[in-house]
Amino acid sequence: MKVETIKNNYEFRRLYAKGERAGSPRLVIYCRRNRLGVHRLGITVSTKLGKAVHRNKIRRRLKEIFRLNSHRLENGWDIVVVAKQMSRGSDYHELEADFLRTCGRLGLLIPDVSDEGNNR
RNA sequence: UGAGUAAGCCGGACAGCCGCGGGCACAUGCCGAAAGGCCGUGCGUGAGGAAAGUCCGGGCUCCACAGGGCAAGAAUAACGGGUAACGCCCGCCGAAGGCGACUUCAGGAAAAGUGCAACAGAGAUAUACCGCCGCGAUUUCGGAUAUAUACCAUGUCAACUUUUAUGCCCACCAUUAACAGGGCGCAGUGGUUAAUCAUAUCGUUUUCGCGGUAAGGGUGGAAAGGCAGAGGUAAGAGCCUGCCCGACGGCUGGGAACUGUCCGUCGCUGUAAACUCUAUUCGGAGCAACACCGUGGGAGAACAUAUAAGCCUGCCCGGCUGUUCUCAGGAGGUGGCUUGACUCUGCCGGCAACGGCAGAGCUAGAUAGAUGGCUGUCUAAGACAAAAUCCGGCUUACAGACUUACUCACACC
RNA sequence: GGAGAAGUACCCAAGAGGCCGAAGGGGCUCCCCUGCUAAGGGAGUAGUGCGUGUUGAGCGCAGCGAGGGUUCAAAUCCCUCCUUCUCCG
Repeated sequence: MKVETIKNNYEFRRLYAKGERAGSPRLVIYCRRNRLGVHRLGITVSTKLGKAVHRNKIRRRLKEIFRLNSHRLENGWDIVVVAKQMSRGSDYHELEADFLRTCGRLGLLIPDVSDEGNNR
């Protein structure tokens, strides 16, 4: 399935202002319930993290993580992932672990599936 | 073998699974009157040598002028060629660097004119402060020479005489005369100058003036071509001679810049990345350009007007709310948008950059922005780095791998 | 993506080829004033990196975002980079 993305700047601003927030060494995640029945993803990678090649790589890894793990998330949320300086040198697995831990702190994971994931 | 120089090329590959953008084909399903859209399946395709910086040149679009010239402003700068064009490229010349292969150079004009050159230094675009030399004055000399003087020696006889010089003093003798000693002095001759004085000449020295000179002078980035000369001069000086360097003109060679064991003339500070002059080129802005569709709202015109209803507002006046057309347009969308000064192969021309001909091919086109994840193999996969209107260059960043040609050193044959 | 502007001390900044060995203001340090503080007055602050030298001063080189170039000489002129800021739908 296709990943719905957040495109407009005012939607990002609304999430930063009113959304729930949780952080990790590599990521900060903002989330807010929407009425569309699907989840939407927004990714922010600032210029401080590197030049265009490295920023694109981080953005694509985060998008892939979201795509592969979206079945474990509850529906109907807007999620914005902000990459921090630490995520520059980290690979896919480190980012995925951070993402799942942070989503768990926000209560976004479906409990059964997340338990399965932890046991794995 | 080692150390280099130049040019070129690559800059991960392969296999499996999941996933993304564009294209083509298909048809089950859903929406729609249709065009078509959504979802799906299959095939094929999908970032760079710099995509970067935005430093130049063009295509394209709009605005201005719709013809030419001048001025202003900007850019470029040996010469010849290439190119659509360029500040790019090739060849070649000159200069600098390197043993060499080779590299680097904004490399026109300073003798058209203007400006600037701090400090230092005698003096900075032409000088005369010191110095050297000549002339005039002044001054020093325990410098020289000559004369006079001084001193010493000799001599002081004779003759001559209008110049005191057979003169003066002392002693002796003696008051007549003769003989005869010493000293001083004069003239002449010879010598000395240790001390002193004068004059003249020469030298030397102090100061001043007039003139000559550009050899020398702790400066400076630069001091008026450089070196040598028992050439020359009062002292000097390219003033002269020989050699060297440079500029200009002629001649030779070359298509030209330029060149040379040639000839002649000359010896000019540097700076134009200061103004300037000469030659050549340039209208401005940029795909967030621009064109089209266009919601809500806005402006204008026409029609409708029931004196209907509602609202501002309780009443009067006034305004708004309707329909159609036009205008400008900012949400959003479509085009611009990828077939092009294109790529590959072969032949021909050219030293080369490049050009010509023939054949074959189509190779990203997104719009918050598509290339990611996992596993395995290749010994190892680690650099710089992501198209956004498109081309030609330049500049900057870059782990490593490879090819070709050439240079130097050493060893061997 | 495109078009521009600016970088000088801790901060704001002047300086537009030579006397710059860097003006001025704020801030900071010390002193005076006051019973104490504030305000005010005075002095200092490119003393920062290296070298040399030292009781202390001093002297030389580098240094105006970085690196090259032109010039006898560069904060200033030219080129290339870096950083920051502004504007364009």
